Amino acid sequence: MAATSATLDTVAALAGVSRQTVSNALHHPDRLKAATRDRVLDAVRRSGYRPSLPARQLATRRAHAIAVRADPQQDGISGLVLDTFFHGLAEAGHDNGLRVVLYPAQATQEEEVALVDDLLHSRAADAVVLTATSATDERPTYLAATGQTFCAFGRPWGHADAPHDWVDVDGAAGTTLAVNHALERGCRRIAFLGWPDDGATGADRRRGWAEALDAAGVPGPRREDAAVNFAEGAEAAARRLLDLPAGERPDAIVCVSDTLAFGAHRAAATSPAAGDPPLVIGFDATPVARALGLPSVAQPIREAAHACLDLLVPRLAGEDPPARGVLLAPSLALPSH
Amino acid sequence: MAATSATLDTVAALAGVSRQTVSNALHHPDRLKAATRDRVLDAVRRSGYRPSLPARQLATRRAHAIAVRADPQQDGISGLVLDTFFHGLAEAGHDNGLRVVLYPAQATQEEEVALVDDLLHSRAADAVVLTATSATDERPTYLAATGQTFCAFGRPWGHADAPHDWVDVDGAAGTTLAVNHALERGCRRIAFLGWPDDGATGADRRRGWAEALDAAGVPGPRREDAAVNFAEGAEAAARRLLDLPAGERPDAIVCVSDTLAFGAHRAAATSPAAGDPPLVIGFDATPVARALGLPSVAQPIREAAHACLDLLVPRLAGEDPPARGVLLAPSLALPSH
DNA sequence: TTGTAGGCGTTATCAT
DNA sequence: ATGATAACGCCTACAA
Repeated sequence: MAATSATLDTVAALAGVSRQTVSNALHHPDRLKAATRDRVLDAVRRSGYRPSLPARQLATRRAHAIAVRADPQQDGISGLVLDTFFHGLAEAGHDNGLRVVLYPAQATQEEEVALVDDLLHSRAADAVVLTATSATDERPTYLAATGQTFCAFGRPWGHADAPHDWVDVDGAAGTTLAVNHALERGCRRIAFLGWPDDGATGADRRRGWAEALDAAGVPGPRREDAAVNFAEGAEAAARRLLDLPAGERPDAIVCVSDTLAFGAHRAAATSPAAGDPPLVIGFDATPVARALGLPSVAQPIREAAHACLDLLVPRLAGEDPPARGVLLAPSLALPSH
Repeated sequence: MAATSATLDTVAALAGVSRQTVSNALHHPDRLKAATRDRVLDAVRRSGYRPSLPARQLATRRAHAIAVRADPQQDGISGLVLDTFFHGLAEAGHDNGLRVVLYPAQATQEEEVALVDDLLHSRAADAVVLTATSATDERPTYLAATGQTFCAFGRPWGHADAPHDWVDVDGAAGTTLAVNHALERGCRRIAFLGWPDDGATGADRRRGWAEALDAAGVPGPRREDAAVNFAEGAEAAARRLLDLPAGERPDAIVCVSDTLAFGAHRAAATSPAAGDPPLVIGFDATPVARALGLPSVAQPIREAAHACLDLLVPRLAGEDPPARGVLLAPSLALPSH
């Protein structure tokens, strides 16, 4: 009801106690006589008192917030569904008394590192969550070197020397799921459609495909091709696979992304079918895969966000988290009909 | 270089001035003699000084932050692409010295309103950006009633009595674009596939379709059907339209969402074609429409985010923004090939 | 069990 | 052109 917001002093005056008693009533109720506590809490209610976050931050020297980058990416057909990750962070953060602040992606890594540095040093945030880390990423190196608190969504691929907290999804396990699904459906010639560059993520997913075939003891030549994340290129690459002689023509194509799966799906639909059309399996379970009715490997994004906080919360409390890194298992999203 | 972060006092000692002079050097450079100012600024550099955000917040009684809701929505096939909106807010916010804090969506509107209330009163944020407002939305009413600063992405459909700042995209203009595109492509029987409930957004988009046909003076009966945002239902509804007698069969279907467009696309592909397949046009320019090669109305999400800040920034400065509401024009995203 | 004192780092006001 | 002083609202000692 107060036009100007109530402070500890307001409440103290209202309850006829000192402001420290009010503070105790809120944070250490057991230290007060029940009668006083109730009287104080009642005054809190009536005054509409809300603790001032800035004041608390100043006194505790903690922002009680974590920062995460807002990516300008438009290409929702592939890659992280950041919406979900953001919500997971906000949710898990809220449960732990941490707010989530967004910072805009910068043009260069140097600028981004400078911005993060600023957020941390100005105590706008206590820690950072990095997304989409890669081997050529300088951000983890820098943050680790300067002793900042952070957690990466993505393994420290090329940085065994600078270990840090991380959360990732087991890509190889995902493609293994895909291969096993294809095998159960009776497929025998299971091809792989990957990315041309041998980045760590792509290599990991490819490995899951190869190992699953090894484990199943599937004979015959293994076919694979590659394309960048662009539907037309993927369609052409898939067509190369499908144009193989009848005995070698794949009856399933495991794809490294839904974008490639989309291209493969188009190729499969227009290829002169020798028998059943091949089974196309995507990666990321985006709306595109769902719309096309393709199976696709689903990453547990929400769980990843929660896992990040499971690492950061102890870290911020000065303790060591239970593990340095968390590897989450994906699942296979099957079409609904 | 300092292990413990530098404060105004640190810098002041280093430069041999008082801390107030340091503050002035940073915020009111004109009040200082050039020599002193340079000396101070140099000390700032050397000490690696970063202003403490909490301290500034406490002193200025402003959070220098805005809050926005993180939605758990999984259904990326339709609706806002929140990633883009978030990035736009973070970007525009950064340019205006405002951080963006995310709050998790709550189960009920009451809980959400309580949470927002908390953020604002605890000075974790100075204002809120509401997304996905509707006529049955109590959030604007409450926030306006309690005099909070906020901006809604979505018109105050049913709340002419409680005006507030808003930004929206002109849905009718979008479907008009779609109809005109169909006309240019030679279509004459342009149907509409909408939502069954007559919510304001859906009605607005339907109006654009009807008015464009009026303006063009297109003769003949107008066909329309409706379905909820679910591909199968949309497919059935589209099939009802396509099963009309040859002379009445639509040669174009303007859809209220990409989800419905997806269903219509499937229906068009499997319907016994009497001549060319109908032109299907979607709404929202999601990756699904792009993947299917459908034209789709694109909302200027990034611009909308910037527009929100154009309203909020003056409002937070105590001034009136140039306008109460901003209505942005969509564009038509054509398939790339 | 309760109250007092001091500090967190900044900005605003008013002297000098 | 500078500097001293007093908030801002909370928290953590330590006293009473």
